[in-house]
Amino acid sequence: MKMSKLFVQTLREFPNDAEAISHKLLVRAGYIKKLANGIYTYMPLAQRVLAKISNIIREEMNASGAQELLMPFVQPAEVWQKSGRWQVYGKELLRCKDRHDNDMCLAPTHEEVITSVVSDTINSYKQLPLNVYQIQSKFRDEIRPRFGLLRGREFIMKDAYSFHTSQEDLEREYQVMADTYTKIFKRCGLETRAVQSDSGAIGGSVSHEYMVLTDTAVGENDVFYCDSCGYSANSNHAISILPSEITDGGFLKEEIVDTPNVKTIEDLAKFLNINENCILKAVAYIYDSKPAVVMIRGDKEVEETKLLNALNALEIRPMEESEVVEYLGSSAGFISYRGIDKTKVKVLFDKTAKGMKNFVIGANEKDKHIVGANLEENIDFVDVSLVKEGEYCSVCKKPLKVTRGIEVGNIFQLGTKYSKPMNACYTDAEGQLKPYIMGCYGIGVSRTMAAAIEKYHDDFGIIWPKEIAPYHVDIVPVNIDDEVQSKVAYDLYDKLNKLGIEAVIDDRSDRAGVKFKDADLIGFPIRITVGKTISDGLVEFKTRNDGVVEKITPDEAIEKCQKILLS
RNA sequence: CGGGAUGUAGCGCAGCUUGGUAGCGCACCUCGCUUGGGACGAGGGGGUCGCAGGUUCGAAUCCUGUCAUCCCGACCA
Repeated sequence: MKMSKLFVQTLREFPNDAEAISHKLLVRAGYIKKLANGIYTYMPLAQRVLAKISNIIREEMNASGAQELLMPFVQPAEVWQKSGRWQVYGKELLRCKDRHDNDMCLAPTHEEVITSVVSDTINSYKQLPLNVYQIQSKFRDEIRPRFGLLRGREFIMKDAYSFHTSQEDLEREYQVMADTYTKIFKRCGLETRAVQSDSGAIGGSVSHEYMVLTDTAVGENDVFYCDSCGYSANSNHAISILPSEITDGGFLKEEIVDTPNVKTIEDLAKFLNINENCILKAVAYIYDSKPAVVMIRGDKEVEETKLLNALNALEIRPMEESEVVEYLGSSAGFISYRGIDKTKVKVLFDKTAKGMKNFVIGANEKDKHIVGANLEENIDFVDVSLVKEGEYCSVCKKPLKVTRGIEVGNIFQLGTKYSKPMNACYTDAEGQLKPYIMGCYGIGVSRTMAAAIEKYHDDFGIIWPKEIAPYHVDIVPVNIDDEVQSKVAYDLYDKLNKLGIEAVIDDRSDRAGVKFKDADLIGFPIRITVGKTISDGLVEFKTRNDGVVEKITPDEAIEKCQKILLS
């Protein structure tokens, strides 16, 4: 490719509306153009990167025995009504009507369609197991799209779905996919960690997310992990053992005390001269339009995804102050589980409340708390608390660590979540109709591209792993009008391309500085500069990742390209 | 959906307080000159000033409404 012909425009400045470094660099280096919020055009450079990631995915998925197909992006409401998700998916599902006034939607995922297709096609246990996948655009009308390709509304995803006759066979395939995913990301130049996670709107029981761990980036997920046994989990799923602490408030007698205007846990602890972990706080929520109160130790926070699951709810939000008065008959800051009508308000006790003694709770009355309280017997505890760094691994009891991660893939064991309601069945050896046991496996292709940039960049631009770089080599004749430089550069260009090495020649008449800046910004793994040293028969060979510069002959440069790119 | 900010040329911005022919830098086009880290000179093209009302002889500027974008929160791959 001649740089003069490449459909790209690099910008001298970062865009104003970007926050994440991958977003800034993708725009500035001319990879993407925004059309609307969370909706981007992938320019030729980006398309090449996406194609490389997709090809790696294809090779590995095919090698695992999966088959590629392609499903519709616009889907009728019918299949979504069958699975029950038309009602529960919410606003993230972009709905519209066709000319006949039929309800339609843009696909955010494809469980419904694939279940319907397989149900029509696979009738016998002899045809199972089956694993099919596609690489395609998805649309999710996110509340707040941001960070460019890290959280777009339209994005490219590889989604695979597997069908089985038994849980054991699903687990076997799940492991095959887990291994395949590790290989795929490794080939993309990305180290990932598989972490246990909540399965969210997709549903199912067991699931893992593949995280690119980034300490600096805007990755939105906290990942807790244990160096000792390898346990790792998303914060919405992590389980910990609390360090042993004294959670005895020391109040020997239960009594009501005046706590005028003491609303926060911090103030209350100071006021009573106790630690926050000797207070049992109440956090009020509205879930699916109903009230709930979570009792949790004062120094801990509620993890809302865990709570969502514990309540088996579709949505939750914190209670507003007026609702606290309405539902709990008390003012915020002084509520407790006592004195609440439990037939009307759901009350949950987090496991962090277990073992607390002679503690402090609200008195359900303004400016009053109860000290020296103790829990009644026979309380069921749930785990809805956010893990903190320094708590201990629930597997091996060593300290947990935390890091930030970008989720680039996930795998789910769905079971019969979709096949049952959709009545998607096969006939088993005994002639019985059985619902398929299903798994599903996603990779965010466009997000993987962004994640690679989050991981690999410097002040000058992108540093692509060679496996997914849009081109391998950028040949820069310092002065294209210089006959010798031009000839050597074009000669290199032809030879490299003949060897299957993807080369760009910067044939623009701009000054060298412009070409160097663009080369760094776009992120070619190798740059070969043909300049004044050509009088000695030498070119300059520079690798983007380590910045090492060597002066070698053009033939040596070709050899070196091969060596680097094949390694 | 709450809080904050911003909408002026492809990108980055000034002008608005105090209403009077819409500007600057980059990018783009032409000519000259230059060619190892985003040169220089001269000339040129491009904008219903987010949109809709209103006030006014006259609105980018003042008023009202509305839409969009970004940040924080809620929420989420």
